Amino acid sequence: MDAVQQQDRVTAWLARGGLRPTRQRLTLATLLVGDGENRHVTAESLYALTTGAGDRVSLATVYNTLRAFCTAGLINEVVVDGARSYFDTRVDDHPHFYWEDSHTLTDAPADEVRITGLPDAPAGMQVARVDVVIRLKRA
Amino acid sequence: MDAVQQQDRVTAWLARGGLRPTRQRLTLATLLVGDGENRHVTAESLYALTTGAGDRVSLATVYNTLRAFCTAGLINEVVVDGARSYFDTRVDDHPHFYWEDSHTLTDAPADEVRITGLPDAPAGMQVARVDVVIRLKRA
DNA sequence: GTATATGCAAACCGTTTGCATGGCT
DNA sequence: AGCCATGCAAACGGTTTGCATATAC
Repeated sequence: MDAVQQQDRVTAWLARGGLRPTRQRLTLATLLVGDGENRHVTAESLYALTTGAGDRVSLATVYNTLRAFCTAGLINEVVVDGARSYFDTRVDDHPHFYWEDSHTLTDAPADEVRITGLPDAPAGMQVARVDVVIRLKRA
Repeated sequence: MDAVQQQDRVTAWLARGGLRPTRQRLTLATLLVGDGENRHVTAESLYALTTGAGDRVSLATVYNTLRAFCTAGLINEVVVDGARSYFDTRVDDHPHFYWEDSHTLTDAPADEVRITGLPDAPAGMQVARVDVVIRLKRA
């Protein structure tokens, strides 16, 4: 992975959301999308990554920045656990596995999943998103 | 609605969960399943119903009792909003409408909804539930 | 009589916010 | 220069818990 190329990607990603490339945002964005892989994080898990990487970002800023990324449409919030918020770097509508024993969120292999016969949105409403969460427990 | 019949239904419902029919539980259970309709509540909304009905139940007991009903398999928790917990008197797997502007949860007309091609559960795991939440916003 | 349920208030925990400082353009 | 981001600590809101009392069996 070319570091310059990575930085370009991350900066472009921030710019797409109209967000200034500050040190903290670059740190967080690099951890999120630096390698182009999809990632699922909580505020705490992302915070742990920053301290592990040696780049200091306050927890409050992690929270605020995740919210800013979300508002900018750069990431998506996924509600699977009342206790904490999960964020997904993939912004399109796709199904998730939620591993209840480890509180982990991953993409489900979506190729074959199809939801048919969705009811029409009630009058005056539109479908904002269809969340599909496959909850997994130990067999 | 015959009051005696209703009380029998509610008592039987509690017994099915192995729960003693205390005054508070009868009050809450009657509000939940007294008329046989499906219902979607939060702790706060159910608490509001009790005070409206004149039967005093403390908020903590509403929380604890909802959790007890849930553990007993009498109701289901549905996670749609990080801020509060919703409970559904229908315990089978079925899709929901979540009305984002009013923070309301309802059953979606499920007759035609079909999810096909669900991936197999990963090794050592089994599918506990498949949550389908159709998020609605004002058109 | 014994185990369990209830109520209150305090603890809890993830998240947000007010405010002063610092950085980007 | 001006606006916006950051960090800290304090506030917040929904939920849970410790403990004393009351109730079901």
